[in-house]
Amino acid sequence: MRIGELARRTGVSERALRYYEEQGLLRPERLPSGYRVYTELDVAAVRRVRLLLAAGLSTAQINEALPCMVDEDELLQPKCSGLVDALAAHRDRIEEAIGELESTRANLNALIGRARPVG
Amino acid sequence: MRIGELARRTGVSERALRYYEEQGLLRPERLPSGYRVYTELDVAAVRRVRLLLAAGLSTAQINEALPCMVDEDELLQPKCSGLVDALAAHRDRIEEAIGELESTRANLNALIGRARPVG
DNA sequence: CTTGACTCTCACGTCAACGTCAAGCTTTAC
DNA sequence: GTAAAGCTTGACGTTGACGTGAGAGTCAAG
Repeated sequence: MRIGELARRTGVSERALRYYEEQGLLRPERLPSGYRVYTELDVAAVRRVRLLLAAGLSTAQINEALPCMVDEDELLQPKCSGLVDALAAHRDRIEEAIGELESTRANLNALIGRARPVG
Repeated sequence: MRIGELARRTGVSERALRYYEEQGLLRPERLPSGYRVYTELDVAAVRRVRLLLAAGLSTAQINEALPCMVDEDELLQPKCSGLVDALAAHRDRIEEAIGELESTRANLNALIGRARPVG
């Protein structure tokens, strides 16, 4: 398929898809005309990219992460574990922030008296 | 204390502290000279700001979050719960990313055969 | 009262992840 | 074969969270 269809199927703009290629996250074939040609695999690849972007990774980090997420064997273990660790650290920071907010909310609930259950 | 000391004590640059004020996250007093004067409370406030920034919130979101984290009563409940929800959603996205990476890692471990335990 | 450390307010620079034209090929439809 | 739709490569604009001086006032010490 070409860039327009991939954009529609992934919900990602053409500009973003070209940007991902520029960053080495996608490597589409080219027609003699210069048109980019993508495969079904690229649909999944774009989904992964968006997932990792949403999780807070940079394109550079994703560049290291993507090889880890392809179901092929090439022994790219070591990099992978580092990435999982980094993500886990990120998650921990978020957990901490949530914890502080929740405890403060609990304090407020207590102070206010007729504490609303949760929502 | 003045800005230099607060910067040293929090590990945050003076530029950042002025920026936080510009965004309404800090409201230091001023000396007749114009010098900013901070209190001990501001040390904790800066810590909270950094925590939330690290968790992925924008200064605008933090502006809504900070009132929730002050241990005073003023019934600012409703905003709070929305924020906790937003943070939780963010965390969930990260959990998802971690999950995918971990399962792929497991797959690779299986493929490679002599699977290294965890690290 | 002068030096040096500290602080002030502009104001432009940066980096990432795109948005948004512009100008010009290519492919598809009729 | 021509118009519309789709694609190409630039290249400049944008937003957020600051970095980095510039030029000038202020405060503590000798």
